[in-house]
Amino acid sequence: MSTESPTTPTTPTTLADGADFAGDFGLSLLVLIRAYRTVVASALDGIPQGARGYQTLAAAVRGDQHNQLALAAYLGIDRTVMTYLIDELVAAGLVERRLTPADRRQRKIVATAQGVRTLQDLQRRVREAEDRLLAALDENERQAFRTLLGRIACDVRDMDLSDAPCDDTSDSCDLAEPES
Amino acid sequence: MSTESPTTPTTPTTLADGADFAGDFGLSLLVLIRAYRTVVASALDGIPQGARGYQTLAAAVRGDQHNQLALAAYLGIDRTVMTYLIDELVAAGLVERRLTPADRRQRKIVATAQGVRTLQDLQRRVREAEDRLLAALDENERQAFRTLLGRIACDVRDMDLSDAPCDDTSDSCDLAEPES
DNA sequence: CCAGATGATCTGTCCAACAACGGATCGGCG
DNA sequence: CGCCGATCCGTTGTTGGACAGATCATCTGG
Repeated sequence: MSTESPTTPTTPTTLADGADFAGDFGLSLLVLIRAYRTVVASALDGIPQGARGYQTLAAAVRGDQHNQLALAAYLGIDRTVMTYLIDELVAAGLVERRLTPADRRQRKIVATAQGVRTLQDLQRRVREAEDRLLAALDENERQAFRTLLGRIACDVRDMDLSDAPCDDTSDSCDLAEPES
Repeated sequence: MSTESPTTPTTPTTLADGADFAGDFGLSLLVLIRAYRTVVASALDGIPQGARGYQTLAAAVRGDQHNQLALAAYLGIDRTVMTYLIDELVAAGLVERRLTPADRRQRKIVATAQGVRTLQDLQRRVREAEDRLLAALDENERQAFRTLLGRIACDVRDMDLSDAPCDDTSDSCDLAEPES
């Protein structure tokens, strides 16, 4: 309430949600990611699992994840879900399971030629959708936001599991966290 | 693609998942909000629906939403879910349903005295959790990120529905898109 | 060769979100 | 006054996604 800036004639009576609304970090984050899903959904039409399949395809093209388990951990989804996701991507002809000669238990996920082409087209469309989403910012601000977000995400990724325990000063780096 | 800019020395060797990872806006966003949920979950222990209940309580304290329908639209959740959410908040003694004399169909959600006190305590804890989450940024950057995010969310909120159809110049709404 | 560990898959269960229906109320009309 | 469409709230039923456990194939160490 208050802070009703007279410079913003936002139809005072009609818009009930006139609350500053930007004050809640979590809510803003939720609104943003919700709009992001909606916007990219139109760009990712035909891809099996939407953003999931897109990110999986992108990781497959980069080829930096060794097997399905690492891929699932990287994207933060369950390993049982990854099976069906890969199935659909294979059915769409975008990726293929390749047996690794070193360890025949593992399946390395690699992109097909069509998958690489599709990804390039998708990346362009996703980028356009993102820019539409960030239309409220000018070019410099947009770049700054992307950079800050990337830094936060990269940093958060290291401590994602060690959140509750060490409340303040405890140096307990006991978290072995033997990923993969 | 590629464009491996040598100017970004993002700790080349140490990070096993050395994929720049910050390049994917959607994935960074997902990682951030996932970590946000985890971090605030510890701060919001005991609140019925976690962040949902917190935001609802905050809106009730502000009192800017007239009824449950407006509240649900503001928070972006289904109105059928709002019923249970309010039920639990009432059971916890944080809010109460008040019949509006003007329109007896509507229930105005107002916070109790205990709800106001609880919210103040929660806001402090949530703020601390957020700062832990943004630990990778210094004070200025943190404030800048909050401001940018708030502007984006505020802007996105206006156009949330008018996204898919006519992109910009082409009037060809050829996209039939028979989902499933 | 045997025993334990690891990766991928399959099965069963649980929970949250959505749709549809019914009850209650308001406003307008004859 | 009585009727009727519209709006708000609540309940019920269904569905899709996520998670835990079991199973099979394979690697590693003795």
